[in-house]
Amino acid sequence: MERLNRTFFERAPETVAKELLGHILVRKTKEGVIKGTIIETEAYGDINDLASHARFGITPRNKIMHELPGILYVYLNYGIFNLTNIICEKTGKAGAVLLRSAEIIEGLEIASSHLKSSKHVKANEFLATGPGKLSIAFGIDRAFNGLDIVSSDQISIEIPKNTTGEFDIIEKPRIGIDYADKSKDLPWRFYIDGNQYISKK
DNA sequence: ACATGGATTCGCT
DNA sequence: GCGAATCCATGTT
Repeated sequence: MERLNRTFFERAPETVAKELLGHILVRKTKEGVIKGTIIETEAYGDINDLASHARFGITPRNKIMHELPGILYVYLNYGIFNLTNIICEKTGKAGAVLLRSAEIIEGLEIASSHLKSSKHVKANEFLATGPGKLSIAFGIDRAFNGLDIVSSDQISIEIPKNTTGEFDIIEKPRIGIDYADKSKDLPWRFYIDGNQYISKK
């Protein structure tokens, strides 16, 4: 399979978020390879997006959102979960895509063992459904912050060989950002229509 | 130095 | 539908 390159991520987050659907997240661990089809994403913008960490301008935490497109932004949410994002836009302009849900298609047992050793999630058949669970299932923590998904040998995104997999894309407001005032209704959550691995209805 | 609250998930009411 | 778990980035004093 061919992996996504820098150019893919060097665009607006809402474009990247939409186009990532159906691509394959590949994670190489010591135990083996985990692969999953990306089912759901959200886009986060720059200082003008009141739901984005970039809304405060450049701070120590969100500095990375202004850096190289294709690197990972992983942060701790609610003191409990690591959330996985990929940086978008040209260097200097903030933007990121949150990976919210995936359907695991390879390495089910490894992903399952990750969930079982985690205190706050249930290890059911929906291993990577929801951004917190996705990060656990794929073994992504804050040590991955700044890692380059374009060149890393631990993690990559690949273009599926079978391009016959057509699907409809649903665009909806983002989850869990009611505080975001005028930005909260932006249709920047994207998911594959009818797919059962959606984080929320 | 302190107070606030969150890009979640699960279990109980 | 609601609240707890749990911690650190950010804004305020």
